[in-house]
Amino acid sequence: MTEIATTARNDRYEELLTAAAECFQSRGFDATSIDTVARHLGATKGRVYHYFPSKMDLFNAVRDRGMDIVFQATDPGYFADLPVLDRLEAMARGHARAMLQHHSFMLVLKDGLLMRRYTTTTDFQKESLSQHIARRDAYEARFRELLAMGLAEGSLRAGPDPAITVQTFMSALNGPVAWFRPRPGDTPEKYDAIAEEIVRFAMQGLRALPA
Amino acid sequence: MTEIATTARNDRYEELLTAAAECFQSRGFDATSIDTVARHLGATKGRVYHYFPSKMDLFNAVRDRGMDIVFQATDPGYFADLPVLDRLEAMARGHARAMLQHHSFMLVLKDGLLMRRYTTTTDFQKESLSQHIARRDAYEARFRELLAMGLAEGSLRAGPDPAITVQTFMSALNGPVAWFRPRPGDTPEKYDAIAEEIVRFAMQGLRALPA
DNA sequence: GATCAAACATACCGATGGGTATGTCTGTCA
DNA sequence: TGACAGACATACCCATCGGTATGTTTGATC
Repeated sequence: MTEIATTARNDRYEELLTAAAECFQSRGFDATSIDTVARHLGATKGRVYHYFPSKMDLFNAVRDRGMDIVFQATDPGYFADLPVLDRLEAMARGHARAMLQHHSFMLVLKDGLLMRRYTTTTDFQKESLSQHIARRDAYEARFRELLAMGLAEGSLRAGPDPAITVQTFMSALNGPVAWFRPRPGDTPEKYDAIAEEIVRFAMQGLRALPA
Repeated sequence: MTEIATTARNDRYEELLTAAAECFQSRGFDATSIDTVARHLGATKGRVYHYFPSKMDLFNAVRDRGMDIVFQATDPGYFADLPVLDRLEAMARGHARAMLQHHSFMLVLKDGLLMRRYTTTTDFQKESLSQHIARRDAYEARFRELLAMGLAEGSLRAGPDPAITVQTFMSALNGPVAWFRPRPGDTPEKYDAIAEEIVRFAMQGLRALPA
């Protein structure tokens, strides 16, 4: 997230970023042309290229912002001074809510990771991608870390390969990316209710049960 | 799946379908050109267009095949003469295994549903898409149906909106689409082990627990 | 062995879209 | 008030790609 000053310049930048997120989210990367994003703002290519040197850089900016959002949403839980199980649940809740509230960015974030670009990628782009993957790994490592602690103290359980358990856990949390569509009349309460059920499901799948 | 006779003609068709699945899976729809698919087989466009009238039809064929696969994988469980909970678990197991074994087709199946094509789509294509969505709905309805039965008899539980619970359940099952990559040395046993942990996690999230 | 169709390959067309080069307008500052 | 830079719009270039039109080879059939 970094610092976001509300200069005029920054407002324009944010406006472009949001518009790009919506376009990439609804049409996908390739099907979204620079003109598409520009028209979405009632502008032309000139405006986009004034703020971003290339389409790829624009996409990367959206993707990185998505990553900023999930980190910010889960930081409180991760750093909380609470039992492991409560920390993990707080992270899950933050993650799930972010999936709903920042749906466009989260969709771009998701297929930004799936993006195969071994073709037509400059060294600079590859660098950007590998940095992003590193952040993703660091993010997932937090969940793995808490699971390991839970396993050690016996409050949580996992399969023979805990990595698979974590992946499945996070897949459940990421679910809204695939099936959720925001509606005009949506309220924060509705989002919280959905997030709550997702968290409950995911946490129950992880909990150690008495035999 | 329909009937698959092993005529030479059919072999060529299957070969193309598999190659297309791999290309679409790794590069996405737009980034995959007809030439890409052809080169993947050491051929040229002529061969592709000899079997498929358009790129869209090729993609639809792959997507529909993916749907065939998941239906076939879960039919035994759905129609089994067993307690609801066992039927659901069998379906989950079949689904998870299909995700691993037919990974390319499953990936295409997934973003075939996400594909937004309100632009550049003929009426015929829209018809094909809506039919596909209908099949998807019918598929998900089976899971919803079994969950409802489980709720009625008290063996399963769900949130205030069971639809969300089912979506989260299926998101966990679909997880491998996002995080799994097949490796050359993979064995069926390895796939089964992964599937087993996914099934365990998902089923535990759904089970009614004694207070 | 001439015919013919299936099964491709090759050459080409036209549109789309990323990127650039250049123009234009507006506010600011000396 | 004139110079200048930021913030765009407009016009243009060219590579890519879906699709088509036209070869060419191969096997079966009479």
